Amino acid sequence: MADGSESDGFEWLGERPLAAAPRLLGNVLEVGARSGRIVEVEAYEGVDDLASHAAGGRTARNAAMFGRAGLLYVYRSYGVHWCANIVCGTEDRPGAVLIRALEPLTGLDEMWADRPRARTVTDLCSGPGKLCAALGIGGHHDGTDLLSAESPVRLLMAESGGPVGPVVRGPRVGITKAADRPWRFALEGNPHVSRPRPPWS
DNA sequence: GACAAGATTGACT
DNA sequence: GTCAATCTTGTCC
Repeated sequence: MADGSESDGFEWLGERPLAAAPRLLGNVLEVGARSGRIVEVEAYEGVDDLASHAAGGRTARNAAMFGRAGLLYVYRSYGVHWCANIVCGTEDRPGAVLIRALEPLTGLDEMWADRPRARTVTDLCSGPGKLCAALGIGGHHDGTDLLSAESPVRLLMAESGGPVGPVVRGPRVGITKAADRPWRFALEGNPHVSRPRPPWS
């Protein structure tokens, strides 16, 4: 990306995760023929955020989080599910934005094939583990450059250039440390958002 | 080498 | 609404 041709429009990924998170809403994540619009995210800062994987310093697992903005950080949750993050910030100040929910756009048939238990379209990608399964994202994608046209996983700019409609904010989900920080963002009223659903205070 | 914790999900009551 | 499944990573001895 030295020429900047692939990152045009995503320069703000170099900002703090808290600033970049709401701007990711509405943009598109693409894996092969499958793609989905990002409708829910959570921001995780670096060493200052106890809930962040980067809080304990750099390890083999979270190395991608300490890379440059625009990389994909994938980790396994509860030994069962994969969760996908988009690395934000700078290498001096690591951080990432967890993708919690997508609105399926293309490749629905392949998503259903990988998530046979999903009952409805809104159940396909309404959770971090679900969307990784639906898109086929796994540990082998850790460290992938989302802004390169060559990558198997790509982040695409929405036609609108960002979120359409109001964005709602609430506390993060499923964590025990720093759980009070309202760093979860979602598109208001979108049926693909994971539980617990808005309205949030 | 052993142990505890975890950014979840799905099945069951 | 409640609870078990599952396994990798990091920490401690």
